[in-house]
Amino acid sequence: MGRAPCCDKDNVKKGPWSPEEDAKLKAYIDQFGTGGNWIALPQKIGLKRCGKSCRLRWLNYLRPNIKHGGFSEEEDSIICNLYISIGSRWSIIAAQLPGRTDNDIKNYWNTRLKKKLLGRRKQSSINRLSSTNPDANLAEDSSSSQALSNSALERLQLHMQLQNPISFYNNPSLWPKLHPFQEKMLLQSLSESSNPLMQYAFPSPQQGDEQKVDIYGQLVDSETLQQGHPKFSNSNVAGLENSLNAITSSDSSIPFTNGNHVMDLTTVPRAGMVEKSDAAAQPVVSNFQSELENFLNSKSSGFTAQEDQIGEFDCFKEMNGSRGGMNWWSNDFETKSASSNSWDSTSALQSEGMFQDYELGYTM
DNA sequence: AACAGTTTCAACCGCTCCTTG
DNA sequence: GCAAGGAGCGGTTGAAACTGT
Repeated sequence: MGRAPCCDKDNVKKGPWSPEEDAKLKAYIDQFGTGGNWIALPQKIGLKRCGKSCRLRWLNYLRPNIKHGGFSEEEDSIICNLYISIGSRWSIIAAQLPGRTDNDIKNYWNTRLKKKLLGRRKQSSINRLSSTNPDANLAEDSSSSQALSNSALERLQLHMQLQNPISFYNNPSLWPKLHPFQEKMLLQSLSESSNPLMQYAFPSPQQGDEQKVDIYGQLVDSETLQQGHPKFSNSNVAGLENSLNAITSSDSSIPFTNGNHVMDLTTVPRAGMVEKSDAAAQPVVSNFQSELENFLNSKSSGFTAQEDQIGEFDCFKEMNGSRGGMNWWSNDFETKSASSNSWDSTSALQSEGMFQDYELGYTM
């Protein structure tokens, strides 16, 4: 038995809001506030809308000082940086960007920023696999491609770009043990990426004579890449790395900065969605390592579907479903990496954090 | 001009967590 | 401690706008 619906779904209007509805809602909230009860609000003002719909409309469009579109590069960096560190916690990310809503950022990430940073490689990977790879019938399975587009892998890819891109992409021994299909797809995805660093690390035969472009689509040559591409050595990216180190470091005193934007990581987590009752013992944000581990262990539906088709794989037998595989990966990489223990994205956020800003962002 | 394919984004859905009685 | 109901969240959908042919 499911829970009772929050409203009478037969008697509520759905779809786009009219200017009249907007005006009613705005006028009421401006005058009386939400009254702490969104469910009852539409009845009070004679709107045939679900309370949740009113709340969403107010938070995303009607409340004052909302910005739409026109994301700056600084905002891009913040979004990217936080996504790498904490994943799709859009409300937390939104709290760091005044005037932005979680919905807006989520849409912006999914439709633009992700493509801008990771390149449009998924479809080409699938196409190429299906035309050249004997395993194409399996690889092009939608569940497989969905598994590869998992946010954990996106974050891995972005993370490595910022941390130590050349050495990581150039050294397969540093990579995690992937399922053969996953590894194959990851390799092809990386080699086909429009990102110059990946192209440098994995020059594609088809692309060998092509000029390389940076993440902003500007031309860049190999020498520049070896010496350090300006885009990756300017203060903006330095700020990003600094931020990443801060957010992943156990030393929460390191300021979380991005350029001249300094984020407050010294406040207490907000009570509510993020801080659980036993928050002191649990990471507030997902642990990237465990997320990746879950992905690799493929309890997800995506890989289960493949297992139905092709059975169990030796690599997973070897891993024996234990944490060993990922421990090898994380520990080994940590010792080899010159940078911080960047896999643990939890500590800074857990102990202190950006959650006060988050709270402020949602305080009306 | 017409059509198809792609992208964008507002809105909805269903879930989890919190609060309250 | 438990259950009910509300708030808030992330994922997804689908219509509109845009772009390419």
